[in-house]
Amino acid sequence: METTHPWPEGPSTTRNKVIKELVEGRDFATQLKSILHKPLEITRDHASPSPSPHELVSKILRSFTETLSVLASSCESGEVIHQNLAVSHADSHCDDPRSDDSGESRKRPTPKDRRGCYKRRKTTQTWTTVSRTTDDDHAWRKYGQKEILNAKHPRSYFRCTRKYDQGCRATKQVQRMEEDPQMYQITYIGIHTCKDTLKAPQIIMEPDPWETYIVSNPPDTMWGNGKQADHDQALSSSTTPKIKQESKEEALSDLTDNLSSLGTDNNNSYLWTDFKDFDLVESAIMSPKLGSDNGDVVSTMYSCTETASHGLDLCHFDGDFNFDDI
DNA sequence: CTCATTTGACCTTC
DNA sequence: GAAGGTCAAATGAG
Repeated sequence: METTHPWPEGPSTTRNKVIKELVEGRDFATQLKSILHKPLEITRDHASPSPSPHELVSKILRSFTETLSVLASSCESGEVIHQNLAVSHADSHCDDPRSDDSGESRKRPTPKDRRGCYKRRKTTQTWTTVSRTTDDDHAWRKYGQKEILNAKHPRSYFRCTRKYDQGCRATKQVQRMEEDPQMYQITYIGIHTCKDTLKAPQIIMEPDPWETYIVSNPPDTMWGNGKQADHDQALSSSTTPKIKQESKEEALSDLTDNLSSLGTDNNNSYLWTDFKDFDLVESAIMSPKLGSDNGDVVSTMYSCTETASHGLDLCHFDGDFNFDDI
C-alpha cells in the first residue's frame, strides 16, 4: 500500500478531527472490549458508571460516522483521499434520466440519444459480502434481474432508493450462491452519498439483543436493528430500511489506507492495536456457535476490492483480517 | 394515487 | 457476438 498524502495542502483541522474521532473510537472500542471480556460484571453492576455496550457501540459508530463525514466533505471540497471513492466516470448529465425529462413523454429516447448514458462503473469501489440475509441499513430498489452464465440463480440488481432525490449512486448486486442457496453473495458498488447512512446511531439503541446485530451485521455497522427477513422476500422486496455497511466498510478500507500516511511518527501504529483486538473479539462473536440460537445467523465473509486498475488488491474482513496486513 | 417490482429491450464491455 | 449491466413500460401492491 503506497502512502500518498491524503491531506494535500495542510488541512490540518480536518486531519486532526479525523485523528481525534478515530482515537475516540478506539477508546470506546477498548472499553467495549473490556466489557465483553467480563460481561457478567456489567450486567450485575448497575451502579457502575461505565457505559453499556449499546452506548459504546453507538459512540464508536458516531466516531466513524463523524470521520466519514469529514472525509466525505474533504473529498467534495476537492481533497483527494487517495482512493478512488466513487469517482465514477459514469457521472454525467445522463445520470438522472428524469431530471432532463422536461415534461416530454417518457418514451424511450432513440438508441442514439441513450448512447453513452451509462457506463459500467469500473472505477468505483466494490466489495463483496456473503450473507444469509440481503438486509442492510439502506432502502434499495430493485431495477433489474439477469440470468448469469454458469450460474444457477439469477442476479438481482438494486440501486439506492435515494438515487434520484439525493443522487446516491450506491448499487448492489445480489446473487444466491450455488453451493448454499441460503446464502447470498452481495456485491456493493459505490458509496452511499445519501443522508440515510448517517442517521443510524439513533436506531442502534433499539432494545434488541446485542448479539443479534453484531452477528447479523458487519462489525463496523452495528447499527442495524437486527431484524430478520425472509430470505426469498429479501430478494424480491428490498423496501425495508436495512443495516448498512457500505460507507463504513469503505471507511475502514480508506482509513486504514489513509492512516498509514496520516503521520510520520509511530503514533498511528498503536491506533490500530486495539482494533485488531476488537476484531478478534468480534470474530468470536460472529462465530456461528455464539449466535446459534438465532435462526438467521449470518456467517459473513467480507472482502472489499477495488476494481480500479490501481486498486487495493483485496482485503478480507473475515476473522483473520489484520489491519497490519494492509 | 404512489411507489416498488417485473421483465424485455437496449447499451457497454470484452 | 456474447455476457453483463441498466433502462423504462407495464403491472401490481398498499
